[in-house]
Amino acid sequence: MSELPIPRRGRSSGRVTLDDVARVSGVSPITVSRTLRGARNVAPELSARVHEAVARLGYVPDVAARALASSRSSHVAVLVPSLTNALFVELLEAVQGTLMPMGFQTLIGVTHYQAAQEEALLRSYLSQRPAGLIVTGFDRSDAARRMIEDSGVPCVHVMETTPIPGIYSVGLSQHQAARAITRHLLQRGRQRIAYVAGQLDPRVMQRLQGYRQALADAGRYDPALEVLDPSPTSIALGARQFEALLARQPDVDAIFFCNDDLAQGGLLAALRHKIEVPQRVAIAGFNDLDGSDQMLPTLTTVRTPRAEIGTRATLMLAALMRGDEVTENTVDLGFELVVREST
Amino acid sequence: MSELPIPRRGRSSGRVTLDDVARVSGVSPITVSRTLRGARNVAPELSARVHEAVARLGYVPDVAARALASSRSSHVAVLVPSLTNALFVELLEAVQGTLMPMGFQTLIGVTHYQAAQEEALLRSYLSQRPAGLIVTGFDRSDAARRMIEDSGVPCVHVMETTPIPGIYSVGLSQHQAARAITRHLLQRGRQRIAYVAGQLDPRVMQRLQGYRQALADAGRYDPALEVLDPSPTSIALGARQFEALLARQPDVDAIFFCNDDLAQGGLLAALRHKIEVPQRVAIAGFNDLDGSDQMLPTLTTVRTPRAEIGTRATLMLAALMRGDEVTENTVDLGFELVVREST
DNA sequence: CTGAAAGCGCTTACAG
DNA sequence: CTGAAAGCGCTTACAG
Repeated sequence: MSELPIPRRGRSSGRVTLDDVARVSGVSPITVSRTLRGARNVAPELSARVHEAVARLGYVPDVAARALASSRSSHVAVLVPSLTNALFVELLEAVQGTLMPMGFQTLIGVTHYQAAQEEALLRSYLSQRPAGLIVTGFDRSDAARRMIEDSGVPCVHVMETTPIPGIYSVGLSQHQAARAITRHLLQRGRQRIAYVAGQLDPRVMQRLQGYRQALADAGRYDPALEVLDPSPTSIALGARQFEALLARQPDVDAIFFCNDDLAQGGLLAALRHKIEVPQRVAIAGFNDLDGSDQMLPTLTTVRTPRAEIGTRATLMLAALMRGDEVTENTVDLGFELVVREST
Repeated sequence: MSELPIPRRGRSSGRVTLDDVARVSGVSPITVSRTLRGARNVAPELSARVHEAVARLGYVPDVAARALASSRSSHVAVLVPSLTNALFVELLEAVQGTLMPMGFQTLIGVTHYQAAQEEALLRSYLSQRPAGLIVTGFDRSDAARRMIEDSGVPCVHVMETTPIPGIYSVGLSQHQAARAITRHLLQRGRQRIAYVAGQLDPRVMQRLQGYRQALADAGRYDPALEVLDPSPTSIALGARQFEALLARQPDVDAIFFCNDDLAQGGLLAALRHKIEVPQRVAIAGFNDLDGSDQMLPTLTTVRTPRAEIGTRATLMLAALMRGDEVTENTVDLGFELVVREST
C-alpha cells in the first residue's frame, strides 16, 4: 500500500515514471503502457490496479519519451493561411476544442498565403512526426504535397472538398455559395453586378467562378465589373475599392465582395458618400463575420460553417489517427444565404 | 568521402541520425551534438566538418530525442485569453514570427479568460517541459502561479508590467492609457463621461481605474456612468450598450468604450438612431483595431503596441532561455492617443 | 493476456 | 578541446 517511488539520483528528473506506476501496481511496465494506451488485451483487474496507481501517483506520461519510442508525437499540426481573417480563428478554436480533450496538442502554423512558408512549416512540423495534420484547401506546391504524402501522416483538408479517393476533406463548395448569392442579387433585379475581391487566394477565385457562372447563365457577364486586387482584405481596402469602382463604373447597381470585411468597408464608404444602399447599389459579402449584422444597412452575406468544419475535420482526423476505416472521405457542410437589408 | 549511412533494419526509422553525421564527419557523436547546439568549445575545423556533413546528409535533429535527453523541449508555450480579440492575434503573430527563426515551436493555448482553463493548459504544457513560457497579465490562480514557479521554466508576462524583481514583463500601463484618453475627453469640454466595458478582465478593470482617477481629479466622477458587463465584447454588444446607456442616462455627453469593437458598435448604433457624434455624444475606444479609422465618424482610440510587445517579450524570453542575465526585467512600451473625428 | 529485452536518438556527467 | 559510457522514459517486436 505504501511502496511509493523512492527518489532516485543521477540524471533522473524526479518525475513519476511509468516504471513507478508498474512497481506500485505490481505489473510489468508494458502492461502499464498498454493499459494507458487503451489496449483491449489487458485483464480488467490489472487495468484497474494500474489506473488506481496512476491516480495515486499523479502520473503524467512523458510525451517526449512516447514520441521517441513510437516515432509519433501527440501533436497535431494545423496549417491556416491567416489569423487576420476571423474565419480561421473560429476554425482553429473548434479544432483545438475537440483535439485537447482527446489528449492531443495543437501546433498552429500560419502560412500567410505563401507556398514557401507552407513548405517551411511542413518541413519543420513533419520532422516532429505529428500524429496528424490539418491543412487549408488543396492549393500548394508539389513539394509540399509530396512531403505530406511521403510522411504517411494522416491528413485532412479543410474549407474546400474534393471527391478524389484517398484525400480527406471537410468544407463547402465556394463555387456554389458564390453562385447562390449572385443569383440572389439577380433575383433582386440587379443588372450590373460587380465582384470585388482581395487576397485572391484559391477560394476567392473559386467564388469568382461561381459569380461568373451565375452571371453568364443570366446573360449578364461583364469582365469590366470584376475587381481583383491581390492586397490582403481589410475594411479600409473595401472602402477604397468601393470608391474606385463607383468612380469607374457609375452604373454598377450591386457589388458582391469576396469577404465581409471588404463589404463592411464598402458599406461605410457608401455612408460617407451618401450613396444609398441598397437603393442605388446593393452590397453583399461573404462569411458573415462579426459586425455584419450591425452595419447600416445590415449586410447580406453567406454564412460558412467554419466551426462545424473544424469539429468534423478533427473527428475525421481522429478516426484516421486511430487507424479506423473512414469511408466518407469528403464532407460538404454547405452554407447559408443570410439576406439582410443591404440587398 | 562516401561513407553514407547504411540503411539499418529493426526499429530504425530510416531517418538520418546524429550518429550518421558523426560517422560521416569522422568525429564522435558528442562533438556533433555540441557543434549543433552552438557550443563554443569545439575546434573550428571539426565544427566545419560537422556542418558540412549535416548539409550533405540533410540531417534534422529529432526534437523528441533531444527533449527526452535534455528534459527540455523546443516548444515555447504562449497563453492568451482569447483569439476573438484581434489584439492577441497580432501579439501571437509577432511572437511566432520571432520564435520560429530561432528554432522554437509555438504552442498556443487559449484560456477563454478562465482560471481553470489556464491551469489545465499549464498542467498539460508544463508536463512537456517547454523551453519557455509567455503568459498574459498577472491575474491567475495561486495554483497556476505555483505551477509556473515550480516548473523553473523561464516565463515572460505580456500586456501589463510590474516592477517586482524576478518577474519578467513587457507591456504598457493600462491605467495610464485609460487616464490619458479620459483626460482628452475632459479637455474637449465633456462633462458626463461614461465608461462602458465588457469582458471585465483585469486590464479592462485597470482601465476603469484610470478612467476613475481622471474623472476624480476633475471632480466629475459619477458611478452611475459606469457600465460593467461581463459578456464578451463584440460590435453587437457595443450597440446594445450604447442604446441602453442613452436610454438610462440621456445627458451623457461622452463614452469611453473599453475596446474598439464595442466602440464601433456604439458608433453604428448612433448612426442608426441619428444621434450625432461627436456633437451630442463623443465616443472613444481602445486598442485601435481594424476598421476604427473607417467608421463614420472615424474613431478616436488608444493604439497599443501589441506587435512590439510580442517581439520584445520573445527576445527577453530568448535571453532567459539562453541563461543570459536579464537586468531590465520590465519593459513599458507605452501607448499612443489617436485622436480622430469621434471626439 | 502478460512480460524480458532491446532500442528510439539524443544529452548529461564524468574523464582525460 | 574531445570522447566512451550511461541514461532520459517510453514502446516495439518477439516470446510464451
